[in-house]
Amino acid sequence: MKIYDELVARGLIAQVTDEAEIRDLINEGKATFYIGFDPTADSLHVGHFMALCLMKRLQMAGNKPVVLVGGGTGYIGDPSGRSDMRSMMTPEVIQHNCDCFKQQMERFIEFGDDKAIMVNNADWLLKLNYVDVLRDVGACFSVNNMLRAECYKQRMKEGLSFLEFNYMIMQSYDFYHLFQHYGCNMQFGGDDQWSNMLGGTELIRKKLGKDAYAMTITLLLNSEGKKMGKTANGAVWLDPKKTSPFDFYQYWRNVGDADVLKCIRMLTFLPLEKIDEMESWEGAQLNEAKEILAYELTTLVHGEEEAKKAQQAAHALFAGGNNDENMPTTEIAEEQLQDDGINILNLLLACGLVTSKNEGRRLVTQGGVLINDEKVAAIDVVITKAQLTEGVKIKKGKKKFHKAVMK
RNA sequence: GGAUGGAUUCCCGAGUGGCCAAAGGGGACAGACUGUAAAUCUGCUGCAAAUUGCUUCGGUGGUUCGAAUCCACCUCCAUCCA
Repeated sequence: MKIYDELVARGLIAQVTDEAEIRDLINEGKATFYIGFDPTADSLHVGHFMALCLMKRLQMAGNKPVVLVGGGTGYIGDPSGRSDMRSMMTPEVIQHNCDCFKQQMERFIEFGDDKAIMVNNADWLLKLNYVDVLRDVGACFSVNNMLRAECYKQRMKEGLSFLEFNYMIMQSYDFYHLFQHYGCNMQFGGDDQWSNMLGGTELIRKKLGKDAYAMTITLLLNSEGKKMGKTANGAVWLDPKKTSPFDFYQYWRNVGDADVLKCIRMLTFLPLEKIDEMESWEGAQLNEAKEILAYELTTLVHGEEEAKKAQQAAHALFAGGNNDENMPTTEIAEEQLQDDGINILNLLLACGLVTSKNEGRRLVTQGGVLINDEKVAAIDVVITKAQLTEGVKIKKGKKKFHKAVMK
C-alpha cells in the first residue's frame, strides 16, 4: 500500500486541494512539504504529535519535511478556533519556546542536509517593510474572501483585531517564501488551518503562476467532539517534566471506548491489518486495545524503557500488586513534622495532591483518601514519623497514587 | 469622534443597598455502580479556623452604620452612527 492510501486508511486526511496530484507527489517522494508550529508554549503537546507523526511517515516515504517554527507569526497569534485574543508574547519567550520545540522534534524527525530542515519565519517576516508588503502581497488578498473564511467566522461575532486578521497573510507569505527559496510545494496542517493554507496556494498562483498544494490533517476529536489531548489541567505535553511518562501513559489508557481504535489508527505505527483485527473487540476486551495504544504512544514519545516502566507501574497499582517503585514520591522533611507526626491534610498539601486544606478536608470527608490501602476516616488523622520512615502509599480517588517518605 | 449596552467566583450566567462567599447550568473533584470506559445516581466546588474570621464581583477613589449593587474618574469589550 502506498503512503497516500495508508494515510487515507488511517483517517488522517481531512481536506486536500488536488487529490490526484497530491497522491502522485507524495507516493513518489517528490514533495517538499512544510508544517508550521507556533511557539505558544515551551513544549509541544499531543496536538502537535499527530503532525510530527505525519512528517515522520512522509519522510519515510522519501519526502522532505520542512519544519517551520513561527518565531515571526508568534508575534501575531492565530485567531483560528480561538474565542479570545491571545496575550502577546515577548520576543524572549518566543525565542525560548522555539528552542524547546527544536529539541523535542529531533526525537521524531531526522534532520540533515538532504533530510528534514528547520526554518524560523522570524528570519524573513521580521525584516519585512510594511508598505512593501502591502504593495507586494496585500494586493493579492480580497478582504471579502477573507471575511468569508471559516477561521474568522466565530471571531466576527466576538471581535477580531486587525493584528490577528493579518495572521492569514503572514502564513500565506511563509508558504510563498518557502516555495521560492526551498522548493516547498506543499503545506500540511491541522484542519483548522485550511483557510490559512489556501491563502498560501492562492498567493503562489497569483504571484508566480504556479501550483502549490495543501492538505489538512483530521483533528483528533473524541466521541464528544472535543479536541483530544486536553485535560482539566491543560494540555498533555510531550515534555516529561510537564507531563510525566506515567501520566502520559494513563491519559491514553483512559480514553473512552469509542475513541480507542480511532486513536490507534491515527497515532500509532502498527500495521493496518493488525488494527483491522482489533476492530471486532468490544466491551472489556477494549482494555487490551487501550493498553496497546498507551504503550505504543509512550514508546514513541518517551522511549521503550519509559513505556515499560509506566506500564509496570500501572499494572502494579491497578491490578492489585504492591510494587510502588515508579510512583511519584514526595520527601517530607523533619521540620514539617509536629510532635513526630504530620496531619493528613498537611501531608496531602505537601505532596501536592490538593491545593488547599479545604480541598483536602472535603476529600477526606468524602472518603477519597486511602493511606496504605486503608480509608482515612477523619481529618485529624496523624501520620507518624515511624510510618513515614517506612514510606506511606497515598491513594487519592481512584487513580492518583503517591508515596511519601522521610527525607 | 458620537450614541447605547456591557465587564460577576474555572466557564456560561443570575443578582441592582443589608437575608451574598453570591441562584442556576456546565466543567472539575469525590462516593456508588463498573472494565483504570461510557451512561446514570449522590455529594461537593473562595481561603483559613469547629459554627467564626478573612479575601472576592474590571481598576481607583467616594457616599453609607453597611456596596457586586449608588456616585465620580479610568481601563477594556460589543453594537449602531461617522
